[in-house]
Amino acid sequence: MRKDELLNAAEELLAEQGAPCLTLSAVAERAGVSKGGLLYHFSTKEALVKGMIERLVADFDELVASQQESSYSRAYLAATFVAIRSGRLRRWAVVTGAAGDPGLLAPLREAMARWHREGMETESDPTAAQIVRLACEGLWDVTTHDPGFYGEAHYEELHRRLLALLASP
Amino acid sequence: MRKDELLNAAEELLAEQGAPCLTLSAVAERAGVSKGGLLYHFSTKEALVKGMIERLVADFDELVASQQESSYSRAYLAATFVAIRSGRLRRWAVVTGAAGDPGLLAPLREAMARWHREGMETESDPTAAQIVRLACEGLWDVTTHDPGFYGEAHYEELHRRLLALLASP
DNA sequence: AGAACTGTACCGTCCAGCCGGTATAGTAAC
DNA sequence: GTTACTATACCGGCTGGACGGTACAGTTCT
Repeated sequence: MRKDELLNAAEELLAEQGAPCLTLSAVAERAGVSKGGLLYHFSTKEALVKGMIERLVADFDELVASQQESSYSRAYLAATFVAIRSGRLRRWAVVTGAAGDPGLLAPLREAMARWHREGMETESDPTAAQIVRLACEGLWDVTTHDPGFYGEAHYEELHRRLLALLASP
Repeated sequence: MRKDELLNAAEELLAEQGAPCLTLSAVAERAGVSKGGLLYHFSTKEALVKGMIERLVADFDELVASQQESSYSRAYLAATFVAIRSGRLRRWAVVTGAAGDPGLLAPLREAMARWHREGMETESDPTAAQIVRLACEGLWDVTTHDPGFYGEAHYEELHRRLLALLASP
């Protein structure tokens, strides 16, 4: 859909140039659309950012759901590594775009709470599961600030050890 | 010093209202200073943000160094919990202020790399140490988005388990 | 015929940075 | 001891430019 292309353009702009450069004209130009065309789909800038946030959450939820793992923690872990290794580090970028507007950030906050609570009651070692999910979050942070910090071998080793944390008593 | 008060005002503004509200006049007003007075100390907005970033990094380094622990990982862990429980969650706020300017973010990136590498060669289980530090980062993330997510008991349990991760072979 | 645009022109607002001016304090000459 | 000078700290108004949003007439696709 055309809306997705517009959201992609906005995301790319955020990731490459940062929040101050996320202007309606810049997004339109990047998507190969006139400003009027952009405003046809997203009638305000707020709507555009809201669209980005919602898609971000929905996409990650979908990615977690598509992992064939025996627990939510395992699926979340696997999804994190898939997303991070894909190189599409939209998370941070998108969030900076919404910074300052608590209303826009709310859906993300809710998603965050969900990601760190879901399936916790069936976990045999909830604290270990929490640590694993926190480490996932930390991985986002580090990778976004410095995409080359971890090598492929590092990722594999980390994934292995985090999985082991979930398995052991 | 007066510069510190100005940086405090800027940080508070970022934390409470978000990056778009970080204007020179707003910072000046909050600090009880005219715009001209603010610009006397920080001649551009960029200098102001740079000042915030540098102080952020320096403060945390100092906090880590002041912890009396037997390894950098332990000190980093302890410092993280102290900082987070203090409620002064400047980290995220400050970073959003610098979003968009890679030059301003560079010092933070370097600090991040340092925080995740320092003392790693003397660690008996480097991967465990890495996981602990990643979990610290994740804790920042979660706590900033939702300050009330973890209770005091949670923090203690998490700290205990993360310490245990560093101890066991 | 209608949906999905394009292109242009325009308005009000906001903000960074600049600049001329002011107050205070130190200091040094005479 | 008062005059002259200098540096520091700060005031507040101004401006030029950019941005979000509106309006609307025309065009292409289906």
